Formats: sequence, structure tokens, C-alpha cells
Amino acid sequence: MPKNKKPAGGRPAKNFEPRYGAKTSYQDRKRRPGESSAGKPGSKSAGHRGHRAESTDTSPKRRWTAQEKVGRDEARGIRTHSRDDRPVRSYDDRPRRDDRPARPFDDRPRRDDRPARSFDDRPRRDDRPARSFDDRPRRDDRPARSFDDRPRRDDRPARSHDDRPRRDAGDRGARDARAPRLDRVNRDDRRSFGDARPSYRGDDRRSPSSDRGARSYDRPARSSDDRPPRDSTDRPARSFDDRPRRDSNDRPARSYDDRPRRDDRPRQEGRPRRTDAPNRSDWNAPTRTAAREAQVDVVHERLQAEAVQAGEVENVTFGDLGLGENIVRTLADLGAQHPFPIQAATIPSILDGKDVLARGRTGSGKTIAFGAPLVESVLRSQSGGRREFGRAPRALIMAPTRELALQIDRTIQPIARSVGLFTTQIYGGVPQGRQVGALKKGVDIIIGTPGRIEDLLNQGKLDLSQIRIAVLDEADHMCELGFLEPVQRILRHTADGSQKLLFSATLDREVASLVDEFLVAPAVYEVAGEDQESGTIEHRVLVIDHRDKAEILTSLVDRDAKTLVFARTRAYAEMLAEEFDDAGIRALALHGDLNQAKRTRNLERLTSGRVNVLVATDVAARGIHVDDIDLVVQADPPDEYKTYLHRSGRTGRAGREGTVVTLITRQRRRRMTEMLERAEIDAPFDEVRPGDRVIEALRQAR
DNA sequence: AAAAAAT
Repeated sequence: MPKNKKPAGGRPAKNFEPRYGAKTSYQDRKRRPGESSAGKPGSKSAGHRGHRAESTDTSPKRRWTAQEKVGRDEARGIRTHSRDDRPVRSYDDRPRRDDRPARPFDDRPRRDDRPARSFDDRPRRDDRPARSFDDRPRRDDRPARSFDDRPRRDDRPARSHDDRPRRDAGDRGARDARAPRLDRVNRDDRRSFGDARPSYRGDDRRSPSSDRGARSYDRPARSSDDRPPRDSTDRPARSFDDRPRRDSNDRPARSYDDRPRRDDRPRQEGRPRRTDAPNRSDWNAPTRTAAREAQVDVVHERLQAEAVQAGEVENVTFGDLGLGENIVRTLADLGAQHPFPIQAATIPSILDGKDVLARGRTGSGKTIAFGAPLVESVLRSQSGGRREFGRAPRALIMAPTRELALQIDRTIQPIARSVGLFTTQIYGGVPQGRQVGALKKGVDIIIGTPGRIEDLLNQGKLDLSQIRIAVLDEADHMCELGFLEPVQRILRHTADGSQKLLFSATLDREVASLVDEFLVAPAVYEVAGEDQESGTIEHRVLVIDHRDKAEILTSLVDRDAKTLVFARTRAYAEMLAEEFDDAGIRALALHGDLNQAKRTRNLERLTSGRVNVLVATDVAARGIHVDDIDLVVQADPPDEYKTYLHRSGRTGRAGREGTVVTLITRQRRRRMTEMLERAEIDAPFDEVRPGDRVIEALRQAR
């Protein structure tokens, strides 16, 4: 095991014990040994007192696009905080580039609070050359690893601030590319979210019928709590599995168990679930096969949805869908010239005030599908008291990870700004001062994660009583254990009758608990023909010997294009990043043991191309969009098919091609096969040893 | 196991 390969100075991988000192980040530690920050140029001079000489040089930039501005804004936010609120925090993490305070958008309230000083002022930080990156020529951005003797680094000197630019460009490009695919929506039938019920037993999906039973959901809330006990029994459901199989227990976890309903609500029984949905047979599939393996992973009943025919939305424009001019223009700036199918389907309904459930595969444009109409609705609803100081927010968007919340804001903020509305991010890991300050001044849309939102809510610093539209991105995930309850508590604080929108690439009946309590007659949409086969991702499974794992991973990752590696634990993600680094392949990690600034920065480095390899835990599995990832490597196979779908969805976005490679050992073959069945993915399995041709073929960028 | 608040 490569773990100890580090030379003397290096500490063995095990050392990194994350948590204690949250602030101590792995990198910080590493850095110490060799290079003292002292040596680094940037740190001091420029660093102190807001000296931003360096940054200046970066300025020669071209004008910022809306997205870039937002990006800086958010980055600034993080840094800012650090300074203000917690002066000391190790925050160190150097502010990435954004440092460029770009003041342009001062519009935003927040910044004023902190006058100019740049974060450089931040005291300590010695270790890190601080701010560096960006501007500074300084070499390694990742000082960290330095002592490792690793040679590499130099290679990338080149980087320059390029980073941000590209992304937009890319985005756009991407979108344009796919644009063609969409076009008219064909909403034929709208099926109801339908009955939950029994379905679990796969067979009974009987009556297709009428679709709309519509709302079954209206039923007053059945709170989840109520029905506790029974489930087990009642849910004979999975019985079909008769296979008691092992893991039976594992699944308990799944929240769905908690999901009450189902039996209790007899009514539904009759509910027609239409099985014959056009094109896609089920939302998530393979119920029958699933049954067999339901051990770890459960395939929930599919939702009845109105299928949007991708090919038919041709000629439809965002304007036709009901969005105003400024918004349409901003969307175009963001690269969205024409609506994608999922967008064409949901926008009218959302503007219509309906509760909406939507499933669109990864990279299909869900953020704009709910974001644009949300902004339009808020705008229409506030015609009068706009910009009132201290106004309470009218729309809320929640996501499962901070990075995703940040990314969503990056897309929505420009849209909101274009019509004079303000957004603010409310997520943990950063001082709350700035967030609270923004709320005090008054914002219209808040985007964040459950923890901090609930925290501010309980502190009385966040008033959700005026929330008229609440969105749950990755809704099914938000219904899992650990997320469901906070989410429910938060939603209960929103205005009565507020509109609810649930989106996810794997939306299924797991969201029933929320639907039952919060949605009324929801419209359900999905895009016809969006099955895995129609995708642009190639899936491969490499069956290897455990002892060859590190070597094979290293060779897979040793390539020029962007590669995202998933590991099951934070420690392993960290270890892999170090191993790659030691092998001369620049790599960064992304997981919950890193402080938020580092998380944000490391992800940004992949996005900007400063680093090509990012090793992450499932924190990066859902929603994160990085343009050019053409290879996703699962160092550890996921336990659930949904996780597989989301992880692999980090590539092949917007119609591009991508490859997903999953490493497993022989004994995992069967489980892997079963999981792929649930995911409805066909992937060849190859027994591989280091140096095999297959590996070489896979690392070739596509 | 991970994520999500912070202390």
C-alpha cells in the first residue's frame, strides 16, 4: 500500500485525522514541513493589509459575464467572512482568485460591510502563501504537497488565471450544442403523482389507466410520523423479494421505510398508475428485477408523469413559455438560448402556480427549469414593495450540499438581478454574519442547505413566512434520513399554500412523505425517452485484485483531461489524492473534512482546469456541474443505484460524451450486476490487471 | 459512510 510511501518528512497518510481542528486541514499540515510560508513570496508582502498589488495584475481581464460576477461574489463572500467574523479562523484558504474584489457589483449589499480590506489581512495564515493562487506566479498552488518532493507542479505553471473564463464559455458551448435537442413539449397526459401504494410489489402495477387520479396527494398530510410501526409489516412490499437476503437490514435505513403511507391510504388503491407511460416505462425502473436485490438499495415506485417529448419543443422560446424579456436575455447570456425539454415542460406550470415534481436526467437543465420561472413568479408577485428594506424572502431553494447551493445561486443570481431581485446563500461552514446581514437588508430569494437555514430560522434571523415558492433540488435525496426532518420543519415555516417544486434526476416515490404533506395536486413531468441507453455515457466495470487498486487508479487518472474520482470515505478520498500527487499527478480532494473554503477552492480548481483530478466523496455526487469531465472513476462502487446514476452524471452533461469506470473486486461482481440492473445500465465487466490495454484505452480522453 | 449547524 502506497500509503506510506511518503518520504521521511511526510507523514503517513493515516495521520490526517481530520476532524480535530477542523481548521487544520490536511494541506495546512503538509505544508509545514518544508516550506514555511515565510518563503513564499506572496504571503507576506502582498498579503498584508490588503495589499492587493498582485491582484491587480490580473485585472487586465475582459469584462465579466454575469456568471463570473456571481462567482466572484460568492467567493468574496467566503473570504469576507473570514475576515470579519472570524478573524482568525484558519480560513486561510486562500481566497481564490476572486480576490479580485471586483467591486463591480456592488450592488449587492453585503459587501459594504466590509470595507475594502481584502482578506489578505488575514493574520495568520502563514502557512499558506496565502492568496496566492491566483495572481501570483508562485508556483505551486498547492504548496501543500510540496514536501513530497513531487516534481510535478511545475508543469502547470501555466495556469493563469484562466480559470474562470473558460467555464462560461464552456457552458455556453455546451448548451448550445444540446439546444437542438429540445423543442416542443408534448404534454399529453398528466398523470398524477400517483398512488403510491403497494406497488411495491412489482406486479401489481395494474391499472394504467386514467392517469390523473390526480392528486391523490392532496390528502392532508399524513404526517409521516403517524404511521410508524406498521411499515414493516405492511410494506410487505418488498416482499417480493422474498429473498430475505442479507441485507435486509441494511435497507432499513432508507428512509422510505418511514414513509408512512402506503397502506394506510387505502384510497389510493385504486389509483391508476399508468404503466404505459410513453417511452419510459418507469421512473426508476426495474421494479421487478429490483425486487430481487432489494437488499441495499431500493427502487421506489415510479411516479406517474407526463412525458415531455424532446423532439417536439422545437421552435419554442423561453419567451413563449411565459418568461419576461430580461430573464430571457439573461438566460441567453448564460448559454441557454432555447429551452430544453424539461424546461419547456415545467416553466409554464410553475408560472401557473402549480406544485411540480420533475425528473430530468443529470445535466438536462433542471436548475433553469425551476430557477427561471421562480424568478419570474417572484417578480410578478412583488410588483409593489420591491426592494423594501428588510423585506422577508419570497422564495426558497434548498439543496443537499453547499457546493450545489452555491452553484444554483451562480445560475439564478444573474437571472434575479436582471429583474432587480436579490438572492443570498444560506449555508453552513462559513460565518453567518454576512448571511444575516443580507437578510436584514432584504433579499427576495434564498438558496441554501437545510442546516444553516434551520439554524437561522431558530435564531429568529430568518423569516420564512413570506416564502411563496419553495424548491427542493435533489428532492429524493432530501427525503432521506437525516435530511427529511429538517426539511419538513423548514417547509412548515413557509407561507400557507406556498408553491412547492421538487426536482431530481432520480425522483421517485421516496418523496411521497413530502408530497403528502406539502404538495397539492402536483403536476409531474419527465422527459420521454430519457433512459440510460439514450445517454451519452459509456459505462465500464473493471474487476480487479485489491492489491492492484492503487496502481490501476493511478494509471487511469494519469491523463490530460478532467477526471473525477469517487471514494466512499473522506479518509480514502484524501489518501487517494495524496497518492496521485505522489505519483506526479496533481490531484485535490473534496469531502466534508475540509473546511468550506478549501472545498470551494478545490472544486473551483477542477472547474478552472488548474487541476485535472479531483477525488471526492459523494458530496460531489449530485448536481455539481463541471464542464469537461469526460471520465468518472469510482474507486469504490456505490451502494445504491441512485448514487451510481448521480455520480456518473457528473460526466456526459448536456449531451456530451463521457465514460464511467467502476472498480470492483471479484466478490463484488454480483452486487454490482444487480445494482446496474436497477440503474438500467449496461456495462461490460473486464478483469483487469495493471498495465492492461483496457486501462490504456480508458485513459484516452474521448 | 456521507451530508447538513455549531460549539
